[in-house]
Amino acid sequence: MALGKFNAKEAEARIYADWEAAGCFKAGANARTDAATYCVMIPPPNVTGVLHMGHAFNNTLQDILTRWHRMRGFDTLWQPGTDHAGIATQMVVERRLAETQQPSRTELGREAFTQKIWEWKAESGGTIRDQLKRLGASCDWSREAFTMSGAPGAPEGEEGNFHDAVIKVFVEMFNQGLIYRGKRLVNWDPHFETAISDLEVENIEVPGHMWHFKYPLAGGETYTYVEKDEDGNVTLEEERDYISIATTRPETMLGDGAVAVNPSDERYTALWENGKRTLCEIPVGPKEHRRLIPIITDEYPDPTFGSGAVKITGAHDFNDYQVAKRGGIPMYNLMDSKANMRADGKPYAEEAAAAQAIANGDVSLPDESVIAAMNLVPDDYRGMSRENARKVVVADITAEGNAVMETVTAKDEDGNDVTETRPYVENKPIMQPFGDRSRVVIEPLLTDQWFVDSAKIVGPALDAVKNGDVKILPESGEKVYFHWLENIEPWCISRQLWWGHQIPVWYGPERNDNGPHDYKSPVAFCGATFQQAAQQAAEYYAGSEQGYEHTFVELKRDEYKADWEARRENKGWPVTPFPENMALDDLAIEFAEDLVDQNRFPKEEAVVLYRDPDVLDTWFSSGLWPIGTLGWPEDTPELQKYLPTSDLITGQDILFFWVARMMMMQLAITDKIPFDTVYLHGLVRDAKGKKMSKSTGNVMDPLDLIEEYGADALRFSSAAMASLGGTLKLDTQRIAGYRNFGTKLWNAASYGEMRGIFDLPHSAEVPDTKHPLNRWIKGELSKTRETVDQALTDYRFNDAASALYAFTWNTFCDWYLEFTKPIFDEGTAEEIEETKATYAWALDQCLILLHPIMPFITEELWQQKQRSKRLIHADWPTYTTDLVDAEADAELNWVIRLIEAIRSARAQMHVPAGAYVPCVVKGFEPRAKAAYERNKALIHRFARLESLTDVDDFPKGTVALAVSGGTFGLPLADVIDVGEEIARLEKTLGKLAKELGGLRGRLKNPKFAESAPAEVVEETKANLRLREEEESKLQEALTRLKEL
RNA sequence: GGGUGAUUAGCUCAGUGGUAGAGCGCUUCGUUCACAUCGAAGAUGUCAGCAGUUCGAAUCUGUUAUCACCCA
Repeated sequence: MALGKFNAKEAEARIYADWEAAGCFKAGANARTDAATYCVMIPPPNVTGVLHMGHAFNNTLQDILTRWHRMRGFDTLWQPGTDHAGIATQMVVERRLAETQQPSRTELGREAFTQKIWEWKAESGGTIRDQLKRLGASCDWSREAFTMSGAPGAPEGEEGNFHDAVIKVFVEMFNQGLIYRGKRLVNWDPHFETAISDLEVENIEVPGHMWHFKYPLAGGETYTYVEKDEDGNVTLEEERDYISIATTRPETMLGDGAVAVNPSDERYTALWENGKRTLCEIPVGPKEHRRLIPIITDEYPDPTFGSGAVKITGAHDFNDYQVAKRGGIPMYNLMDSKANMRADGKPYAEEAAAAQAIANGDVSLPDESVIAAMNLVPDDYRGMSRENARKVVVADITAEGNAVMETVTAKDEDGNDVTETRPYVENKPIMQPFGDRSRVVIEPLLTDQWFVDSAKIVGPALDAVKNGDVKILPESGEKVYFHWLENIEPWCISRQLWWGHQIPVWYGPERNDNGPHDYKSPVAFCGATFQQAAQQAAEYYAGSEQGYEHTFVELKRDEYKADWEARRENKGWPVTPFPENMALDDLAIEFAEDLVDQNRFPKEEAVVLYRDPDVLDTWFSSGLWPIGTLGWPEDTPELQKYLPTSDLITGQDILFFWVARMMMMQLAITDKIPFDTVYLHGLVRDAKGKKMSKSTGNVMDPLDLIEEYGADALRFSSAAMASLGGTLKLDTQRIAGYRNFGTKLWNAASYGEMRGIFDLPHSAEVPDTKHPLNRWIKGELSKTRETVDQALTDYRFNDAASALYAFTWNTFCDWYLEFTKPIFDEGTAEEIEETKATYAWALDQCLILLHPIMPFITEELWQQKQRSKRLIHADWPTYTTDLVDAEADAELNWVIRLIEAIRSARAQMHVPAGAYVPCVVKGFEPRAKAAYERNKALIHRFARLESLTDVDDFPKGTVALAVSGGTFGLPLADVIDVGEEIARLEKTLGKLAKELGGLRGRLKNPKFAESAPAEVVEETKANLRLREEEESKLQEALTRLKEL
């Protein structure tokens, strides 16, 4: 019976199903008693995700390590799961609602919408899991986790407690003062209308413009403006009544709070020295309400850049924000959540007057919330998009003559010089921030957000890596890690989304002991549940009662809205629509009054609390992945057993997003490191090194590749590419090569099957061997086993892959398999038995050692024979290079070298491939002769020798071979082309001479003998002797040839 | 601007002090029973440039150039 062909598609599905049904992936499967544990946490893919090459690569490495440990008897857990991916998922489901003409998110309301997402997850959330299975990932699927499991509204089957963990951590961090809320400048995504973190912003260089405008000085004041060159010579001196500023964002001028210059910039000293306070005019908006702003000094402006003067718009630029904070400059917010120019607030005239009073110093700087409420967008501009506002602002300023002009000379149609004066606008590339999900331009916006005070928890995360408790590979990753953590910024964790863990904070009115509490100044109460928050609230208000007890009522917007009309009808009030856009604090007031109207509580007793509508950044929950998936906050056996986890395999692109945050959060919460080792790999690119992207059309779909080449080939490619710190360029030709490798292995088994090895009973024992060939292959295997184990220990997947590839193909198939042919064909019964047993064993070893990388084809071959265990649970071998038999090793290597030399000479002499030729030897050394006698059959067969004869002198026209153990030659007088052979020998001699020169030169240098280690000197000497011997043989042959 | 890395055969990449390798591609030859998804033989390199350390440098140091990625 022949093995037939390997049908990857059919076999992979069948084998995977069998492994899974038999529970082969379960935590602890195949563990020895008292085994050490080994645990890998999958980097949870987005629940919306589909498998891309990065996943395929990343999960292959995890699977290799997992399978390797499992076979070695470790108590192994590969923990799978998915991430709820707030923005991405909300986006997907919203789009789907639109596509299927269903009510939109806002029409559905929060609760109904999140139900839709859960429904969506039930339907399509398993896509990536099924794709990982196709890859062969041996995760314990029975433990599949989800970062939103157990959240309110989670359906049946999603009852995990990840949500509890997230909420508990928030509450604890809040109580420890590690989380705070504040009005800060954040990256605002106008498409999703949510804040995002620094890391979710991509800065991309795009073509932009730099406009130059004049800000006229107040009251027509003037100063002498002087420009000098490098040598201090005056190049320009003029009297100016304005200060010139440059900007890429003219529309934000409306919110300017000041103009800043560097104190070292002598051009402007006159404007501020001796305590002088100069005001200048923002040259835009209705002329009668022009705002005047102060000229201040700050280190931020660069005197060598442009005019050296910078407008300060604290609410719309991160640098300006810092300057404004330092200088007490008001920050005026100009835009709404869609990044359109604000249309709320009082008429411009009033707002501008109020702002002017602040700039003049007539009033002290008001509270930030008062400033935030002011709308300094002129009435004409209100409601415009930021892009339109920019155009209008530029046009208005230019029309009024406040643009800096330049004079250019150009040729007109007739070739005459025409001089033209036009606004000075530089075209230059600018870095613009884009949302990594929405792809729209991110707007810095002043909003109230929650932050993790990262700086407070960064210490232990830094220490753990510094003191080696956690290792990051490659080492360069540690440097990057340190650099980021040492310059850590607060982490904005609130998102204005609905899909996610809602922040466990409820707001109530500010306590007032002399009247009604103040809903317009909300106070935060943090607790895992409303009851706990209410408990906090009770303590806060305690003592403020005037003889009565507070009752806390939660305002739930959706319910209140649903109730709204009926409520008003019942009361006989006019039925007005629910105020959709009313802020929650105002709604709370409304609700509180409603409660009183319903006579549910006396007015003073009811305190309305409402929950913060925001959800947490997805990475806040993924930061808890290791403990959350193991059952924390409950003290589970899995936590005890598997924490800290062993290896974290992930892309270097999420070192900050995820790895650093897991370190910070877990150390802050549990004081324990999340994992021992982090293995970082790069992005998978195409064959030319380009990022794979849909727009360039170079995306390779791993599922297509699996379809075409099989999962094993794709996996082997991944392993072979995975050098530490290496680049990952994926070439389909290479995958095809590893597919061929699988076929090669299959055929080697097929050969064995033909020779009857599958009829032998299974044995894991290293066979006893007498024959040098069999002794030799045992030694070669032991070397490979050691190399593979060392390589995997060092996370050098490519070394493991290439060692296995070379052994299987070049040693096992090319030589061992070939050499067994003469034995099987004409050996003694004893030799045949021994060789069958050795072949069977050696093939098994190939299957075992290759299994972590190529699980499917190896399992399929393994099961061709009756076995007590599946290959996935086979025992990983432990034999060592003690199996190397020096004599057999030397003998086989000599045989191989002899065959190679003869083949090479034959090919170059154009001896027909099929022809058998005679061979002669002079001075045949006894050891070599004995080796020859023992291996005569195979030497003759593979070198195609007709005979080997001892001679005293070579016949004329003999081609000399450079082999040790005697002087070998092929008497080929009749076929030899003398000229060609002379050329061949001279070329070889030329190479030798070069090598000899190097060797002699080194040995002649006395310092070499002095400084180099003895073994290196010995090696060099031995090498020289060998080369000299070779040279003399060839030289002699050459002389004789020339005599012809 | 700051950081991290890269530059080795035609291509894609290994190679962290002892004189350079793999796969693919290329050339020549080969259908006798493991395999044409194959076999045999072969060609191909100032290891980016310069300077240094060393008996010895692709490898360590400095520097220049070019490229990539990350952060501003």
